[in-house]
Amino acid sequence: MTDPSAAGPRSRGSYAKGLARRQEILDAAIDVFAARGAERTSLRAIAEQVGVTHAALIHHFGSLERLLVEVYLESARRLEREEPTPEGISPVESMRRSAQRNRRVPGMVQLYTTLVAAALESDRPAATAFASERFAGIRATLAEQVREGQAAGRFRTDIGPEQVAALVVAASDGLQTQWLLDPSVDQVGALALLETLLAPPR
Amino acid sequence: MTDPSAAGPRSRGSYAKGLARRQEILDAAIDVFAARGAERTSLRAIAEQVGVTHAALIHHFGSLERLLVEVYLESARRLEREEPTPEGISPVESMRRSAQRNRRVPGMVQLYTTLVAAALESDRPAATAFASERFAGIRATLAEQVREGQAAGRFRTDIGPEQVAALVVAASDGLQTQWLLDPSVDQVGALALLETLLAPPR
DNA sequence: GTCTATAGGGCGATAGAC
DNA sequence: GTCTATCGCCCTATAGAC
Repeated sequence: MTDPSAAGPRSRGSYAKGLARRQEILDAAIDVFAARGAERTSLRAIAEQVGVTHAALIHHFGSLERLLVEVYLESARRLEREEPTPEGISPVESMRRSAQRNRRVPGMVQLYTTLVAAALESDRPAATAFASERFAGIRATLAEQVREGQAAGRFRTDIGPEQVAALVVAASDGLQTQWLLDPSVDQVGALALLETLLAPPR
Repeated sequence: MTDPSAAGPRSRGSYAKGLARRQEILDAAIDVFAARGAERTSLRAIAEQVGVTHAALIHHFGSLERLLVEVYLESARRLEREEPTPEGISPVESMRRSAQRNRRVPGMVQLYTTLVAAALESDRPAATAFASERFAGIRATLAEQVREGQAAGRFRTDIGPEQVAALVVAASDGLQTQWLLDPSVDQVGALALLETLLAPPR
């Protein structure tokens, strides 16, 4: 995070003008992804659409890897702003909603899958940090929701919140992938099934 | 599948000698992956370790993408041969076993994840075919196991076998990824949890 | 049939001019 | 801050030796 182009706007050694330009480029890059999906996402292809050279992108973001992470994060922030996740819904339901939201932005799910795959390589620090933090964060949020749900009697109490959280995230991501490869896979149904299984026995 | 280097040995217009050579190269390539993981997997890097030119790999496999698919498939066949999956185990248990088996070959899980991510891109026909067929095949197998289990009273009967199959595959793949990024994730525990949830209420 | 040598086009990243 | 120029690497394709 000592590198000027590392992470958030805060960490850059510049002033408002540079940040504005950076945001401008990010906005344009997001439009590119939204319009054409996650393919052909080379620095040069993005730069051409944005109207700069690929070297300018490197200047602002440091590497393609970091640019892709920023694109995903900003895109996710926008979706959350436009269509906030309601309070007090179940973990499965909240994952279902965010999955459905992401699916409306064409390249987003591919980009996400690409980043997670890259995160498993040892020489992709930005992708690794992104995926690790995202998974840890979501699991923490979901686990808390599970605890609340258990206290309120909406979930069986004989199961561990952390395990449920990991399971729900895994199921959501994995079903998304299967559905993309074969739309006949009943993603919503399988998630609904999981929801049922987590309910207290009656 | 009309291309000489397309898929299995059968589809090549050659005789024993060519097939043997192809297999020899494949074996060497697998060793390379097993030894150094899935990174640095360019045609040239593999060719160097195997002791041929990268053009020879193209000759035998057609493209890097197809070579990677073949490496994964052959590697999986070997593991299955060395340590066959027992009969009559539950879907969750069979996924847990194969995951644990794959984990002993260092680059294998990364390679798998890479292939699945590539499969979502529209210009990766080999990866797409691989992933589609693998998911469909596993779902079919698991769904059948679920039906048998339901008949034998080992599973709740109020759930759809196909949905359960998709859910178990998703959970297994997704938990593997989370565990790789953070070994404190209780992969086995979460799968055991799923197993419990699928059992008939008592 | 198998392979080497090589060329073509694209990539990410860097150095340095402006 | 952005550019041009360039480096070294990549995949793919082809020509032709053996």
